[in-house]
Amino acid sequence: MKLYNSRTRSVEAFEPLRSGEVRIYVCGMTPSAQAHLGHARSFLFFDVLRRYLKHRGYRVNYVQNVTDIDDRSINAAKATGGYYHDIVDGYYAEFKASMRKLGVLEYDHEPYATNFIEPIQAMIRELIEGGHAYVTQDGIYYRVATFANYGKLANRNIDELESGARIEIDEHKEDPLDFALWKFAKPGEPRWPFEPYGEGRPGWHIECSAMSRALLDPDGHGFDIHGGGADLIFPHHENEIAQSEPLMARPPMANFWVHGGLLLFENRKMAKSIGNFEPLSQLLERHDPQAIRWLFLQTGYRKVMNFTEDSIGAAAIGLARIKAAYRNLTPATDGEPIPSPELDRRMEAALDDDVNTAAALAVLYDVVNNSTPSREDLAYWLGILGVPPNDSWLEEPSAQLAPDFIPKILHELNKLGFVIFAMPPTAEATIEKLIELRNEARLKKNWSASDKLRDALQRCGVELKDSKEGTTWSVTVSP
RNA sequence: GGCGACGUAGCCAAGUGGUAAGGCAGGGCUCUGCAAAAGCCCCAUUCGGCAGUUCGAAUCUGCCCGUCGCCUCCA
Repeated sequence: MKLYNSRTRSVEAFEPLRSGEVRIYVCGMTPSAQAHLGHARSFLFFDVLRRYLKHRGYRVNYVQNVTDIDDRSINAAKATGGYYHDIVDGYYAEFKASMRKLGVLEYDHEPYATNFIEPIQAMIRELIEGGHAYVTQDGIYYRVATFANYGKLANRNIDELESGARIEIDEHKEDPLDFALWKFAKPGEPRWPFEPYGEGRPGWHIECSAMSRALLDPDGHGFDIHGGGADLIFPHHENEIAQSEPLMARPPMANFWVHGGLLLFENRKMAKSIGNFEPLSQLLERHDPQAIRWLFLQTGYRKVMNFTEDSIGAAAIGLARIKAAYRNLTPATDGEPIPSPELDRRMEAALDDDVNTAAALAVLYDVVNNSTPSREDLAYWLGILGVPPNDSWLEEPSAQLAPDFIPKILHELNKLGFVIFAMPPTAEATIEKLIELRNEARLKKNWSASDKLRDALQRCGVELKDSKEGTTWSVTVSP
């Protein structure tokens, strides 16, 4: 398959470094605030990539870290008097619940930065020994000038970066570009001992270098894919490379660097830092998680995407068509290969092309419109995309009857002047009774009465369908 | 100021040299007493603008216009 590599800025044939195994490290959450849809887009993409690599026959070792120590959670703890890690745990639990709803596979490793203090410190020591880091009065810093390739990933040169006015000025640093590997603790801050330098906590970038090395690449020969949102390219991933590669036997740190396009909300970046977002958990209460995934699958993963509320509705309707087709398909016969060669060929052609999920969806629509794959065949590919059919797909779309259905329908019938004797006790039986009455009217060709009954039910959220087999009802689905 | 991405139908969007996928919306039809549901069909002579390269350009080059992102914590 082909995959876009940010490191070379081109689409390249993907081959794992070790035969049969793909090692992926994706920069995960900093749970010091709620996750938003932008996070979901990024992690949903890597979920599809994993699933597809597995389809391709690779063993996938997927690591997604948790930055469970950062300034914001510490400050939040200071402000509320709480314990910083309780804040982190709360947000992370919420994030994980959302990921489960979205059908994201469990990660193979889910390392917390604070569980890797030792490897982080070992790495900092090596960097100091190699002259790549130095100690100041408030922390230990990486000496950017010692790494010749600094800026290569982000396509920036050091002079340009230096001339930018937006770099923080710190009199203790040798160079404005130098960044913290270790921050000495101020009173009341969480701290870990680090002899002989001083108690403190790791900087943000070092954890990814140390944890990817510990979990994926102890030999220093590099791993396959390092991923994250496009906003991480600079400085985060640039700094990771600077930290890792001088210590490696055989750079580069990652063979492929893969970055997901950012999600915009009202044409501005969706980010907690500027408050331009809605919490993911809240959005998931309003929308079908599979529809959200479907929406993202319709757009190339590297493209900037502007999110609108309407777009989820359109995606949900499109998905509903696939669901309807799935319902109408027949199960595979014995011995029928899953996936079938034809669909396999077409889907792989789409997904081999830098995970072109939009083209893959077009294949599915085309297949469903023009042929009759087996249910399992369609389900297989929906599964690769992370939208596996579940039992509810086999049912007509349904919603819950309003709790006040009986009083509402009685009121409607009253207005129309219907008098019903012996009204059944449950809503369901009431509906059946009214269908019976309506069908009696229809037999007598009393269309006006029958339509009034149907309309009354419609106003109470119940939709009738007449077919040759009789009349069925369902609760109106509001998308 | 530097670096980069994007601009394709009413909306979303695939397509990076060979003559415009797909979805939503819209229109028509089948079925039906009428509906609903489902299905079928139609829906860009054209890809932000202007030049250029080419037998051939949405795709390559140049300039211009517009939107956004990164350069600071960020998926």
